Amino acid sequence: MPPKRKPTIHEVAHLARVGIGTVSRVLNNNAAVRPETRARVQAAMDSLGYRPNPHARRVAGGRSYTVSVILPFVATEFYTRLVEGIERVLDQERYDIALFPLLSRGRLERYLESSTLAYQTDGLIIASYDLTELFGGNPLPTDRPVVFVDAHNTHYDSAYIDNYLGGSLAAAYLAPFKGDIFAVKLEEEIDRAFTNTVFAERLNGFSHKLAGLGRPLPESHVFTTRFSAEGGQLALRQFITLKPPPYNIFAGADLIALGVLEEAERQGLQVGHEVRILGYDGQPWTEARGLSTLVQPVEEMGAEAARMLLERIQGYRGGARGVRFEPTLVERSSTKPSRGTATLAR
Amino acid sequence: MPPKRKPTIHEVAHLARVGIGTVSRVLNNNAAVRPETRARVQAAMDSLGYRPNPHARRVAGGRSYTVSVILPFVATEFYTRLVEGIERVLDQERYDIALFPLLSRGRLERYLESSTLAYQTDGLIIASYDLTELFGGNPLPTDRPVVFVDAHNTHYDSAYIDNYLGGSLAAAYLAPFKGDIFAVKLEEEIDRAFTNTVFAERLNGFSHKLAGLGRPLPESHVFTTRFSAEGGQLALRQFITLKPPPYNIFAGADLIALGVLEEAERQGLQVGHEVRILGYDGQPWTEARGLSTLVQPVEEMGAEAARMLLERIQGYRGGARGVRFEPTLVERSSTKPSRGTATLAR
DNA sequence: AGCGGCAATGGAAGCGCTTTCCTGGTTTAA
DNA sequence: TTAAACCAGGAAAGCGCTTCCATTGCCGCT
Repeated sequence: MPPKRKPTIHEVAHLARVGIGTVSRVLNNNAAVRPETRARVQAAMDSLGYRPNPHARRVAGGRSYTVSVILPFVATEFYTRLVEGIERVLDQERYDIALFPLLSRGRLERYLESSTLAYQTDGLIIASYDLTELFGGNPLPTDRPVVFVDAHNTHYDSAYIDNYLGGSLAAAYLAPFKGDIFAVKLEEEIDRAFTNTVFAERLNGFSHKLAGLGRPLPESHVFTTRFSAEGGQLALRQFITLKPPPYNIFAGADLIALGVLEEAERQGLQVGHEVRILGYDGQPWTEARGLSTLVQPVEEMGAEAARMLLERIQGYRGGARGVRFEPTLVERSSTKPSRGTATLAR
Repeated sequence: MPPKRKPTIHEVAHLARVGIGTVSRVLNNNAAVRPETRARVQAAMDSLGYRPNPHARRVAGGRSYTVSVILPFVATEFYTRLVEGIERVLDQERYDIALFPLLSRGRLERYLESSTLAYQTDGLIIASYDLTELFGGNPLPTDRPVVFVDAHNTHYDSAYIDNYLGGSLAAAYLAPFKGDIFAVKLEEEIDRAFTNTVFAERLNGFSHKLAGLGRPLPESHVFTTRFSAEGGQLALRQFITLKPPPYNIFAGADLIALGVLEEAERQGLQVGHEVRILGYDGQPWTEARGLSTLVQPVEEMGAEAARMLLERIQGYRGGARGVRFEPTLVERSSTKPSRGTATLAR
């Protein structure tokens, strides 16, 4: 049995009784091809098991059909979802993704100069980094289009979630409850070489809104800690030394909220009554845990970033665009008496 | 300023006053080119800042110039070094690496069927996996050449380190000391979906050699635990309940040895006298800690695997080859009185 | 001197695509 | 009815390389 060569565009064209140009047009699904012809070509491809050779495509097209995504690290729920959103859009245009978990600062500079950029990148998506932080506010040393995601930026297109708004929503939601209001503040340095202002903004929105509602958040009601469940435990222990129940706690992140939740249970406090806990991030496990949280449209944000980048790659030249996404508050049993749950259980 | 196109092979050829064929030959540094000509071409490339377009190369050459490396995970000293060794060899032939941290079993099957394999892989290097485990002993469902590394295999080429020998070396080294001999045994399941026999073989070598020396290792002197520094601590605590000092301990891995070491210090036992500890792996930090260990030629092993794979890719058809590497015992203060150190300190 | 052989090199063909150009047929407008 | 406009799709010209084949000059041998 001969090793059976991969079918090429020519075989497809022949089988479908069209020219190779038409096959190519079908592949790039943009040009005008009569639906009937398109179907015939599609059928031919399927029956041959045809897969276009990406390298040939890159040579002929003069571009890489690859975009680079620069992010702090990958192994988190947030970045996984973000990349999925990006992928969804890019796949449609048959673009590839090259992932660059930055981990350390110097890496970016080296990368931008490397030959990878020269042949592997039609555009960049940069996640969660501030331009100021990256290059002291100067434009990036690249001629490729750039889109920021999970960070607002005035020089480049950006897609971001309004964390300040999220904080306000949280404030407006918690304010009416009786009992004092507390918050957990997170250190900005998540990882060496990666500081982030996300948490600070959430808290800003929270305390400003609270002040606007006539219930300013006292310094003493804010507990500062690292990003870990343990931090939440410590926070709750601190709060109970200050006041008797009930407590209304804005945790700023689901992981922190989880710590608060666990500690509350350990302390024998009734969650939903004596302690109300509001997380942030909309992690998948929050549902099972009954944790109220702010859900973020992360995939959508990624998809939008990818869309904007594709437009830039295809030649769009307008000024910097910013697309804002809004978080949504999801109310669960951690902020309301378990009556709701009981009803569900029927 | 026009966007300055990338120089191509033609510009280089023109500048060097040679044909494009010659430039290509220089790039692939295998064909016969007169040294003088080669130098002229090199100079031309440098002055133009020429970088060959990898995609064009792949199309013209009809291969991907990429090999896939399949491994359990990457973020360890061992795999980092292994990949470095592979890279070193592959770079010379201007091959790329595609890394596939497997993490879960099903992933391999999906990957082997995906279109990535079709266009991104001239060959596979599989690290630390047993074929039996992967596909029930059946040959892999791929027509690409395959080389195993850090695992012996009879169907395919393989490069591996002789762990049994390492264990014997350890035994031969520890046997003459006075005091009983102990060992730590590691669970084989490091990670779900990834069992490994490395530790078992080290211990086999150790106990067989010991028996051969007339000092069999009693069951009770072997402590079984997980792969973590804590495991070492537990082991030592166990041993001191059995016998008075001195102890001669084969930890089986540096991380375990570290735990033993720390616990020994905490217990006030004199390391090098009352407790002798021998690690395994040759981690970089062992030197600073004065930990005796078995150093493994990991890069060399990776390089050899890459070399064998390249030969296969270039058409070599012989039977499965196995290249064995040997660990080396490095003696440091953890297994000998600190006299040596004192001397060094002078 | 004449020849085969070989080392070094130029250049054309071709890899599998994209893209441009152009044709022939069809529609629209006058 | 005719010209202008338009559309689908075929053919051909590349994209930047590798590879093969042909050519050249040079050597040693008879």
